[in-house]
Amino acid sequence: MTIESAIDQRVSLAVSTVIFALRPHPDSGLMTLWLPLVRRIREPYEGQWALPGGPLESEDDLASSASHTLQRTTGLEPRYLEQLYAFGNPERSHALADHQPSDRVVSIVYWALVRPDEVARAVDGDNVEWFVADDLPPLAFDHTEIVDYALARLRAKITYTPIAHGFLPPEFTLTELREVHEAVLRTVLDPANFRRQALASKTLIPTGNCLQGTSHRPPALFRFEAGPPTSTTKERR
Amino acid sequence: MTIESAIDQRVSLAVSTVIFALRPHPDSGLMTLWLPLVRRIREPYEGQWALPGGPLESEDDLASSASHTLQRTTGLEPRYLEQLYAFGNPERSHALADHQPSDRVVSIVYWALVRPDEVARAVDGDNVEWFVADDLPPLAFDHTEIVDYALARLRAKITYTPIAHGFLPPEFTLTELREVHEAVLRTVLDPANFRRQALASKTLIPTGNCLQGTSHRPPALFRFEAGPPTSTTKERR
DNA sequence: GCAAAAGTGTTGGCCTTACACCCATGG
DNA sequence: CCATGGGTGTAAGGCCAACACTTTTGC
Repeated sequence: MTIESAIDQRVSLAVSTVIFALRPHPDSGLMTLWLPLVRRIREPYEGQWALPGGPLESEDDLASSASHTLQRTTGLEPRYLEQLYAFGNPERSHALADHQPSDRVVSIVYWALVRPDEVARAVDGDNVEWFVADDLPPLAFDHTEIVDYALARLRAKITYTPIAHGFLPPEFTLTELREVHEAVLRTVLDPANFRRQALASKTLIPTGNCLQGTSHRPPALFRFEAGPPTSTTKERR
Repeated sequence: MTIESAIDQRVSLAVSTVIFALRPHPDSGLMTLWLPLVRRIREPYEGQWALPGGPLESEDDLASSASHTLQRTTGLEPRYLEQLYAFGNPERSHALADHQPSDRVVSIVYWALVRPDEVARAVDGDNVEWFVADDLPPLAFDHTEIVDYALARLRAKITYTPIAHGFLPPEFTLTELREVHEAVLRTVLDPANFRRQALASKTLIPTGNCLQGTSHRPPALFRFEAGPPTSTTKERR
């Protein structure tokens, strides 16, 4: 009994995705993380909100499956997509309800970043609604735990990798970049020091253009370094 | 088509584990990372070496399944165990051989640390052999890629989390701790600075005891902080 | 010219690195 | 009393946070 000869009929495999976007908070007006949830139309947890996802189609790559979920839910392509974790606790399907334990689900969860302007243009799927990520209703299954973990990963990772571009258009100012960081981390950052640190990271290239139409000095626009083939992969967690 | 209602008969689920231990390198005698592999006794890749693993048993937690693999392969309990990644590329089963593409396998891979002295005492399973982690034969499936990723994760993580204890007995000297880091990272570290940095991390508690029987000043022994319930979890990747 | 945000300079503190030096023990 | 590694001290350099200051635009 060795390796990959695995066939276990009782375990099914799903792929879910935590999709993040930035929008103003309804109360404070400050930029905040939002995510879309889907209302369940079946037991268990019927009527509750849950992460978008679905069964893994057999020809699909795991990441492609997550992309398709994103497409179905928000009509968008991910600007950034990374595997979060595989959740397989046998109890996770029937935490509250007591129904036959035969339907065990292992979920491979991805997290994704999308741009708010794209979200605004796109059409939400059926039973889809957006929520403030730090103020969610009770979720189905263990999805609260999953979202918390995704939030932690996003907040950790933005401090040491250039993923903020997932929230930004191709060209952006350093102030816009800083505002993304501030929104995600819920902090205020020193503009001067942030600028230096961002430029020192060597991931920004000046486009030469400036943003016009401000009531003050026009800020320079930057792009993210294309670099080696844009690895939306698993490296360097 | 929403959430967890997933049942895809063609996809099967396996759990594999990359098991690390430290032993002297056969040539240089320096401490080096080793890992056990299992020789495949079936097609595809019959006769080749592969990561130990097996199908997910339906009552089992994912991490428990990885533990069982470890038990079967080396007869040991893991000192450290963490999920690495879920590999689900549809091509990964039949990279070389061309056989029916119906048997698709998604592998959830864990990595584990075990102590060399325990390894020495334990009995290896059938068809199990230990190899120098940085000098492996060609492996079955995509297991070479998996091991490379596990190595990268171990080397990254040992620099910012106290996982070195996975290679050490309950009580150890700072020199032993440093030697673990040196072996994993393949570097030489300044003893004085390493000591300060280790003590500054607040994860070490002096036992008051000293190691006797050296031909010089007896070094102090330390334990790792038990701290909040020893989370061998997914936090802080 | 004035407000406002872009962008630069400067300082002080902290952490790391390199390396000198003292300490405790077995032979 | 000497060799060996354990353990401490210290000075130089790099990085980062705080904040003063200059620049460039619209009105």
